[in-house]
Amino acid sequence: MKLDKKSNFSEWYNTVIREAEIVDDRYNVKGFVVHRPWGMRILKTIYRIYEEALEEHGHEPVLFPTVIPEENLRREEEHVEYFKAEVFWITHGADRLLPRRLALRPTSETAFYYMYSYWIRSYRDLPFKAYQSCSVFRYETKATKPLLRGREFLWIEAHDVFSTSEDAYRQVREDMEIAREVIYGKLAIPFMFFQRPQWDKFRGAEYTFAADCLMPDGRFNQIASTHYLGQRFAKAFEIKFLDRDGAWKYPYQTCYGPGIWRILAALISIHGDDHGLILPFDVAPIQVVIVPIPSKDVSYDELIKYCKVVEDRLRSGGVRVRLDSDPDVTPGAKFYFWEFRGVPLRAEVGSMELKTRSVTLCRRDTFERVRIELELLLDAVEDLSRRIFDNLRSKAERELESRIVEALSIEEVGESISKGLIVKAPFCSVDYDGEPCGEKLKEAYSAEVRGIRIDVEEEPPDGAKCIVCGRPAKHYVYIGRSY
RNA sequence: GGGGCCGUAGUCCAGCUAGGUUAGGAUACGCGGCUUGGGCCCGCGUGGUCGCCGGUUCAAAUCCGGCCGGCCCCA
Repeated sequence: MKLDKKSNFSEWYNTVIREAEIVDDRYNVKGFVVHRPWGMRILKTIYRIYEEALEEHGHEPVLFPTVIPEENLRREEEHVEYFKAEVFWITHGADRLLPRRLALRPTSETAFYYMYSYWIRSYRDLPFKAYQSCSVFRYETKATKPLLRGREFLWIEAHDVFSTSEDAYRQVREDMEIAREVIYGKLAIPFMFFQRPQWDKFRGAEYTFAADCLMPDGRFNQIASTHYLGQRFAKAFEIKFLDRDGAWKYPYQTCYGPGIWRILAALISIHGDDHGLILPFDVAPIQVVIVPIPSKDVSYDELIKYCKVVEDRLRSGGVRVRLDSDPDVTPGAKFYFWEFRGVPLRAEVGSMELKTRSVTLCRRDTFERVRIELELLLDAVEDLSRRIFDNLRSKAERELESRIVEALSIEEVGESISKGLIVKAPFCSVDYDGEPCGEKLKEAYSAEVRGIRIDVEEEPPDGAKCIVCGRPAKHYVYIGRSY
């Protein structure tokens, strides 16, 4: 199998997700895929890490119904205007037309907030922070892609309620921090956090903020977004609380959507190479695979016995380990198999290791081999797992940085975009008055204005002009193609 | 939303232009043997409603239409 991630990313991606048994997209409904065990175990781990982080930051788990009645969706005008074009409707029970049709949730604001109006009475109920892990449904008419754009996809949504606007904005900052802890801190995926242009915000929100990482073909992948909702939904759903001062008030809300599917897509695509997946230690379903190397100068039984000693040693140290003792498959075939699935460390055990009570460890990211005495194995595994993580993350960071270029004219934007780069450029406005300039970039280069960085301070120099209209530039924005 | 390409065994593909033997190969899978420090080799074997529905025809994987599904480019 020949794979070439650099020159043909799309083919690489399609091959890898199928051959590594992440998902099977042969299910016979467009845009719906089957999650296979190897992919599901990675997904569950990402979920677990993210859920733990949310709970540490004060969120409680809940689970809402998959269906939302039409009247809920219609409560917030801007929200329904946008989503009505991509809602799946349940219209029948058996062969009888339902008296009111039910939406398969495209997102759950209008389910949560219907209930929040019951639950929230007093300032003592606030802040109220809840999340659910679930799938949502959107009727995409074309161009579905596994883990990136589906008609059903997996995510987490958190819905928080506060008594003041300041608290709500503080939550937006916390959402960014949680993303950093999990996505950057555990999965080694570097990303940028933006305030989205007003014309590209979540419909029903006052402001939208989002994390974008960069895929190998130079396109942005939005892996999480968080929205400052202000009081719009509170007013639409009559969520009110009695404050200390005795007055009834509308609370301020935020919602947060880490896209677990898209995070997995990023994990696969950013770290993987022409041998397949490369998984960071924390999310690898198997962290160390032991491959016995049989030979004539050692009995197979004796070799396997020693492999089991190695296995026990690792397992008791908390390592997710697998001994691949199938006698009918050659070691070379096992090497390729587990490499493709991204297992970060391989322990090779043959007659040499048996004689010297040692293990040869091979890194998935660099293929470097090192021989370790059995007594030092656990320390070595821990050390190497950290090195692999650091290497993956710094490689990904260098890649991201090397792809950002500045442009001072619209022609330079087009040139860079076509080379798979993302562009930082002075821009007039991310408020509605900048939309025509955004439209021009989209028409000319199918590139989008992703917004202004809020994770770093950036200001264009005095006198800088918008690269599209020439008006004074208020911001640096980032421009690129996206999924 | 517009355009292009494609659908034959689990997978990749040949056959279709010019309709006519029992639809063929590689790989994978099963059994036996031999090997084993990077996808071993040899032998035997299993595996197909040719995406679906209809039409043309004495005869359709092959020609025609519709549908379903997939990929790519553009908006």
